[in-house]
Amino acid sequence: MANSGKKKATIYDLSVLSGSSPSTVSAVLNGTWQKRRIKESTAELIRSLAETHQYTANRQARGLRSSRSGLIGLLLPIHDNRYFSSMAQTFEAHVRSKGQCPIVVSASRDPEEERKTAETLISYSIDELFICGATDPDGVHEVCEAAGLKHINIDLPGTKVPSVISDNYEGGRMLTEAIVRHFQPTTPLAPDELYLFGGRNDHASRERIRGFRAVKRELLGQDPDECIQPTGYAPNNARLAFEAFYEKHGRLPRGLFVNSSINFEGLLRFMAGHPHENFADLVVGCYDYDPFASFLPFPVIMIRQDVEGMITKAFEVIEEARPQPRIHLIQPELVQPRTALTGPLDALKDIE
Amino acid sequence: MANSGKKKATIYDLSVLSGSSPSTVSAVLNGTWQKRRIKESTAELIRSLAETHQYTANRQARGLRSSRSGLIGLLLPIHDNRYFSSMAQTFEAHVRSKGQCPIVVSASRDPEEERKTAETLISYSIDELFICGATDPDGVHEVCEAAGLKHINIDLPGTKVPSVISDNYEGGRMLTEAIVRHFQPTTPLAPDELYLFGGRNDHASRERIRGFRAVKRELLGQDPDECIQPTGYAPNNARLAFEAFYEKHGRLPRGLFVNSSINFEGLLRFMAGHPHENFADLVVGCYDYDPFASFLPFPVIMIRQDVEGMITKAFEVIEEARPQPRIHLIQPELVQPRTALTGPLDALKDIE
DNA sequence: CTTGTTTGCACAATCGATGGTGCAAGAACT
DNA sequence: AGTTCTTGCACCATCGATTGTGCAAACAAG
Repeated sequence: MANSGKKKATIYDLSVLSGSSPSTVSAVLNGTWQKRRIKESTAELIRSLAETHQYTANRQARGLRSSRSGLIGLLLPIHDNRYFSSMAQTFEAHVRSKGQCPIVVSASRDPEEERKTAETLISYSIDELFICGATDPDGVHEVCEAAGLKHINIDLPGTKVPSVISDNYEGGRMLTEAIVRHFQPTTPLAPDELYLFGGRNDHASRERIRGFRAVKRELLGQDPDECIQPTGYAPNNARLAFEAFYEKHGRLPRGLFVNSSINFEGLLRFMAGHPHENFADLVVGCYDYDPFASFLPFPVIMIRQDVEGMITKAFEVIEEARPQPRIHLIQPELVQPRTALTGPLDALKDIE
Repeated sequence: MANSGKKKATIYDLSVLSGSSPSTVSAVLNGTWQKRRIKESTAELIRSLAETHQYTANRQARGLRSSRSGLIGLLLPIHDNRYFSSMAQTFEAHVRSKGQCPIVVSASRDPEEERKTAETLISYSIDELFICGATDPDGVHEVCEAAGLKHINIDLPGTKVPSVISDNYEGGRMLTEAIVRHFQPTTPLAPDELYLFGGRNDHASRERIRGFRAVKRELLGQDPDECIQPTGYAPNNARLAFEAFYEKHGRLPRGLFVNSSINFEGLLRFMAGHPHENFADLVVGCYDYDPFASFLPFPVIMIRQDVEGMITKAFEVIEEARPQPRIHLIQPELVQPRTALTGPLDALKDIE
């Protein structure tokens, strides 16, 4: 290796080598050289030196001076989930295409953690922050605001800056209706045979529940309170709720509206503990899309949120001069059982 | 908001407010003040000022001076996959617990992209880089080496620095054997009834294939070449391979070894296109674990790679003084059908 | 040949934090 | 009282890039 172990070249090194001043080198390499009336030949020389010495700018220095970093942050609740990881995947592609560097961090749905994580990102002088699925978006807002950082909410709305979220009410309606209709031709559901499990007291869950209840009232006439079981997002809590129901009724409800794929994992854990049940008449609606879940042995109707649409919209809105703190709704999509959709991965080339 | 719109406080601001010098403020706030024999009362004053003015250090400035950033990078092929996203989740927890900031970026399995991404991370003066599932680990190595950056390979090995990977040979053997045994009590497989689909010419695929073939020879006596179908990782290419087989033989093989959950998605796409097949006698082994896949209507035996173990080991090895470029094998785990395992998410608290 | 103009670049301050060095004031010791 | 430590901090260069300003040389105009 030619350059092995040596420190990275700086504009000062190139300055000596080229006989020009550091500021000239800097101007040439960051593209402002025309404005500074640097001769083409000088620029050419410096560029070739930069090339052979593998020069790359030190971004910390650049960022310090310009108080920008080229970093764009995405604050996520968790990574380990198809919805949020496809959010990360899509976000990354958008950021890259703007020539910037994505930095994706999760904060475990913990408001304190969310604020601390935002603080940390700010201390790196990130240029923008996308706050996705935050438990306390307005708390994060305070932190960003104090630092003069542009930010926007995704997935869960805040009240201080614009939010781009799924139309959870409409999605909740669609999914509930699809479950009900699935039974109608043969063995229509009674109101107390359709339960909603999972979610907590966040905007998304509330809206989905609102849609769920509205459709139940419209199509089934009634909407008993006990059919709403918000268990939080932890799989094990969801499992316990299913166990409790099973304990009490000797079976699961025929119709299940599961609030998220994470809660759905709780249902799987329940099922693993009841290997001899066959769940033959079960229909599950899940507010999230996962290709494997779509092929389970009982009908699974899913909602796919339009991640690409949300990210695209969020980038549009965040660039606006005076963005109003309104909520932008993005329509989700109903996915019938046994459907394998393409995702962000399909955009990648697969070299062999 | 008290401080709204104002710039962030610096040590110079606190210096003026406290009547001390900037270096004193710096020493107090970065913990080196005892070494500098700063009076407890001075330190106390500065600390309280920092508190009320919400001071946080500018990491770009600190990083510039100290040529460290507090950032630890993870280079991933993709986000949108349970294996890699749990890698991100686990990595993040480890980095956080060391008081540093994780930065997770994907490079789409593209060698050129991998090197460029590493360059970018280096320009932010990251302190360490974990190279996970890279197509060309040694290419990334060159880049890191030239910058004097500590790095390590995960999931796919390189030859220049240590690598922590799954024992893919053993895993391949376990999975193959489990598939074979699943049929043995009743309708034993013939050698040409057990196919391997997916993967490409990388170390992991080669080892898995080696294990697959060895077990086939041991248990089934033969190991025909045509039973190996490396399709790359793209779901659609895998789908096409299944289509082709189906076209030719009028059915799928009874036993399938699918190289990864991404390839498994290709199988789902195939199935979506053949809604009237019931795949009743199909047994799938998948070299990856996904809870939903585990509950599909046919037996799915899975391998769960020990992500936590790999990350832990990688952190151990990277801290070593003179790490040798050897390969550390981590044992994966066989997962029987209809098993819902806990994951990194279960470590999180779920508020409300 | 003198007086503008333009060209092409160098100089130096700056971003915020760090850490080596120096030095005054007080304490301890002879 | 004079000398030597110790305490407690201030000063300043430094990391690498950016950017406003200044200025000599080349050139054009009169």
